[in-house]
Amino acid sequence: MINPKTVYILKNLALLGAKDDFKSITTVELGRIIGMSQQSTSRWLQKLKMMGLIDVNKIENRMNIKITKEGMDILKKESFDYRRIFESPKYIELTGEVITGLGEGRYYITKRGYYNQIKEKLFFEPYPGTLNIKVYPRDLDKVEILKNMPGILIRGFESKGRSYGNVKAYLCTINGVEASLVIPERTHYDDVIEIISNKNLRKKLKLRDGDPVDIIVFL
Amino acid sequence: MINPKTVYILKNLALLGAKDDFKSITTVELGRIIGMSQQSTSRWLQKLKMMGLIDVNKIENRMNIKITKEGMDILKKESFDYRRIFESPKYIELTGEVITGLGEGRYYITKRGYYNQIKEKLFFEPYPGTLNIKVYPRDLDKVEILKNMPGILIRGFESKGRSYGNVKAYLCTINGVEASLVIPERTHYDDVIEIISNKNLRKKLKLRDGDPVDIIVFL
DNA sequence: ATTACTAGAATTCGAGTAG
DNA sequence: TCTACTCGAATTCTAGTAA
Repeated sequence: MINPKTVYILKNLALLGAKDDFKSITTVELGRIIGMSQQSTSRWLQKLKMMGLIDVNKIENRMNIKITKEGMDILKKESFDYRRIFESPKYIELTGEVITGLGEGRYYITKRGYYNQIKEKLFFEPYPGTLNIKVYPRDLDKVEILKNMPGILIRGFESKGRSYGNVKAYLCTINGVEASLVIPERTHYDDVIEIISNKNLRKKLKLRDGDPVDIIVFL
Repeated sequence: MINPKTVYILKNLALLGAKDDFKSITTVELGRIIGMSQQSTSRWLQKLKMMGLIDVNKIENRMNIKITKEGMDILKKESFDYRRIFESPKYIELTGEVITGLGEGRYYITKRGYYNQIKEKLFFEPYPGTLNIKVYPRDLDKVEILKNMPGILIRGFESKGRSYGNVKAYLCTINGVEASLVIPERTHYDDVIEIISNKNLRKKLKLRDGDPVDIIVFL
């Protein structure tokens, strides 16, 4: 673990302009900025220099400081972390294994109300059946995130006195093949997701129960 | 000064997904990730909770952690710092005050070699004269940055056995009015910058020596 | 003015361990 | 298992001060 205070001081030096060029500053000034005593600041500069993270030249009682490539690499990694935190992901990868569902998928997908919308909004004529995937526990968090994403809305409808609920769909690939992931608004399971496609995915991907699959969901 | 370790732990919690939802984790697991003992991790979680940066619920010997708004605010500020470091700025703001120059500007600007290039590259016919601004000390660092930026090159030339040097120009506004900032390649002063425009800026902006001005230089 | 050493204070750590 | 307490060790701080 790289000392967080090391990163903190490097970051402040970068903000002061010690990134591209030598920055002239005293340990008192720098200390005031980073909230430390002159003495501690002095010691930390020595430490950072020793670690090869900054170049320091003392010129007439002032410190000329420039962050080295190694130092900037640390800041870049840090910057990347924050981008990961704040930039919404472009896709979510899920892993799981094939299971046999209750055959409900086949029933629903052939309903006109759903079928026509799938053609219209997902741009394919769905094969009558769904591939059920039990998501591995390590990826269940991602399923939760997914459920909170807008997705493509397949509206519910009423037919013969029965009501069919909304379904959210997402474009995805399963083992590299294009398909769609569908999540009923009122779902029974937390760890089972359903994939639909214009083809019989079990056949096309030669899948049997228990086979691991890799799903990339595009947001 | 906010403790860098506080930020460090918050960041790691965010990366683990404690940003939008409660993340279930043990102090041993988290400790391994952040490189600390179980004991220290436990103590830090208490500390962060006390500071109002995270919500923690202990459920069956596991910690359910979610970063609060206050905690996310810290991470946002941090993220912003890194953007400042790695994203090149779109403009630089300088403040200073009007002074009377040596009248050299008027001499140079009327030289055909410069005049024609200004018309061509800056898109205006320059008023014969420059407005001299003495930049306040607090912004001198920015002037240095500016001098290292490419800018628009006004080439030097030779005329009647005398050589005129290159000049770099930048589009800018001075007190909101469009103008150009010019910096001779071989400049005499470090804290004086010159502004040119198609109008007499002193008249147009009603400026007198000592008046403060705000200059935004576009890069 | 500075920087930076020394020394004691303050903080933070992990090992041991109770619940 | 787990969390979290105590306590001595290790680290890091600042104040004083030399150069």
